[in-house]
Amino acid sequence: MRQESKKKATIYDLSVLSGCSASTVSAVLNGTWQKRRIKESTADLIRSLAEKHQYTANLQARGLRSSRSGLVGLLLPVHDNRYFSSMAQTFEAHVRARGQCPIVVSACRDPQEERRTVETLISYSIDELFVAGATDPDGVHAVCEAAGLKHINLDLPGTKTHSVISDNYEGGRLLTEAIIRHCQGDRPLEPEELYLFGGRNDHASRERIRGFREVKREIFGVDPDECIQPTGYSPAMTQKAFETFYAREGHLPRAFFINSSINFEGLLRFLGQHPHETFADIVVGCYDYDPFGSFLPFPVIMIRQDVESMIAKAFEIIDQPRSAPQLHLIRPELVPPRTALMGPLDALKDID
Amino acid sequence: MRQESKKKATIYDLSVLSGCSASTVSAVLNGTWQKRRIKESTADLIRSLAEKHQYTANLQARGLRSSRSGLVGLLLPVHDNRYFSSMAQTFEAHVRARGQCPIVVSACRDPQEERRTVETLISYSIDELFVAGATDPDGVHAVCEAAGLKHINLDLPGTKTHSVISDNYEGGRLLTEAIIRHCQGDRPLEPEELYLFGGRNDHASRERIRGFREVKREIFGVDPDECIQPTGYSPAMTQKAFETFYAREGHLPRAFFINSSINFEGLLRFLGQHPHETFADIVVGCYDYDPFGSFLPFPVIMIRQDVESMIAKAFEIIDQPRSAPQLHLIRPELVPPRTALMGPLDALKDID
DNA sequence: CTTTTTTGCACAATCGATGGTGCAATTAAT
DNA sequence: ATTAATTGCACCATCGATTGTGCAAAAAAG
Repeated sequence: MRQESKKKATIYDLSVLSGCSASTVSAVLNGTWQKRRIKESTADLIRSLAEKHQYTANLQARGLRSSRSGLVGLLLPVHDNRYFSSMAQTFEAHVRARGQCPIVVSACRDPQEERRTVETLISYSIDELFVAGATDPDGVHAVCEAAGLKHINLDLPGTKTHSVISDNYEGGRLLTEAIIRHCQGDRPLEPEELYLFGGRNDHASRERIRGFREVKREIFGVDPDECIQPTGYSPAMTQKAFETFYAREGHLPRAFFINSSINFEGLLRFLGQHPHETFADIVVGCYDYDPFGSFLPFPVIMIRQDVESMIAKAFEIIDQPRSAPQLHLIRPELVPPRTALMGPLDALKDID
Repeated sequence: MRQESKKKATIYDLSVLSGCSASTVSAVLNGTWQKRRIKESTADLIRSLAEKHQYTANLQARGLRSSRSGLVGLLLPVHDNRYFSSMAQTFEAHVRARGQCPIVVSACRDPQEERRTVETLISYSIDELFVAGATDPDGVHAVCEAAGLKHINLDLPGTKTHSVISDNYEGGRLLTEAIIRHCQGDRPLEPEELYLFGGRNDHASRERIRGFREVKREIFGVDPDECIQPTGYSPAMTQKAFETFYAREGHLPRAFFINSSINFEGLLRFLGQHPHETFADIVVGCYDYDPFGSFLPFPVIMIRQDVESMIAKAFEIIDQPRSAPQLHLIRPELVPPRTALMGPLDALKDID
């Protein structure tokens, strides 16, 4: 029973065992040994010792010395949501493919928490940071900038560095048109029968709302203000908005555009409180895709943001030399009701 | 315009600025200064300089010296699933409350990737590791053990260290009974009309299947083998199982137990390919809770695993001195159809 | 058999923070 | 006015890896 365990082997241990210096061991194990003209046989010896003693480098020490860590961060607003969790999933695959270590953290949509978290990540010398859906991207930027950390915005844009986001305006238009089209079969839709719920005063919401209103105006000629209910990004507030509407009108709007799957959960809470008939013939458009949401008992048209392309684009940009901040729009996809799309999980092999 | 930026301030910088030694600066900034009998006024001076120059400690250096990092890891099989993403969300809140930094990584249910990932985390001297749903918990254990890293299993148990998991047997029973009960109103259910889909040969699946079979045997007296279809944890395989059944029988089973929300997505894919009538009167039980899943157009009874309690229990255990491995079962909750429960996101304040 | 070149590696400084030890200056005790 | 006790802090080794530099020994050139 070999018994050096409990303490990890270091290059110094291997240096003693091999009779070489620590720098030689280091060079062999990190691949720079050819440059240092180390004999193949020495390298072999050291490698076999490393294997035998289960050596793995202390990455904190390496990071301290080289001020790079091999860590790549993704800052999310929340985990518990299919949009962001699929972003995390896709992100991890990309980072792994580059031989780095992904680390995913959420900051609860709290600007202060965002900055604090990023500072912590910086203290670990992460190499790059992807900032997704930040409430205050420019605040995060300032922190990154001060530390010379490469970073990029996702989902919500900032003004100080590149941003890769959904084409929310176009998506908003697509979704609104699809909702209206879907209602054609029945009695023609009136402008005040089409509402929008959810979202806050951020770029994504503003653009989606702009798309929504423009399409309404183009089709109906009018676009009543009271049809816009930006209830933030919480299920509870959204539910309240539905309850209020229902209490006043005795029914739900005939059709509505829901700003995100999180707001959609607010609708579910409402539905859970009311009999089935209350929503027998609503039509819903949701700006986000959730496979289960797509199969609800009323027509649900969804927008799937193209996470794969967004992440791919972001990596492409972050690898390039720094340039003037730009907004990169990725076209989202309209998903008709009752559609189960493949997702990042399908890339995983399932062994038994 | 102050211009020392681009390089982060270190204790040495502050040491020069303050005229004190680096060790004094260090002591002041990490709170051990009283023990070192440093004058209040010196401490104040240093703190103000630190503030002014935006000093933040280099955590790699600190970690290297003290071989602790303040990082707590959560290893997930996948991100993109409400069960695991809510686990991540809850985990983060707990870790933050302890003043540490949560880091969440997924390993794609690949035993080798699991070990590799854990080794990487260990190289960063993480302080504790939560291993959720690992395919090979004991393999992970070996790696942790060798490095003297405290760890605990979640969701799927290992034999070498404590495990906090759902009471899958009890949950399986609960869900099976509920499915059968739900069918009572109509023509009585026959034993061969109740199937189970999904899951692989792991502890959770085995226990759920055991509960399922025992209840069937208790109620029907029989429990046909062909009603058990453990199709792994992929949507694609599960879909295929449904297709096969449907091709053979011309309809879906009248009622079925689906082993996880991931498998449930396989059912969605099937449904997307077939007309509505195909599943007009099925009854589904799913071992996992997804708010959208709960509102599908057929009755969906779900099991919500009590993630909050699991995480809380796990933290409680990991803080205690090491003891003989034990299995801690957390009772899951039965969720009737059309129920929108609150989740970890509700703890977040939504500012606008 | 020298001189030059190449090969193969060791040495030591460094990254930033920590904590044990020791010592001068101040204060208290006698 | 001494001696003893306390205060306040500096010094230095250390964590584990990286990297520029330098120097012997071996090989090649002359």
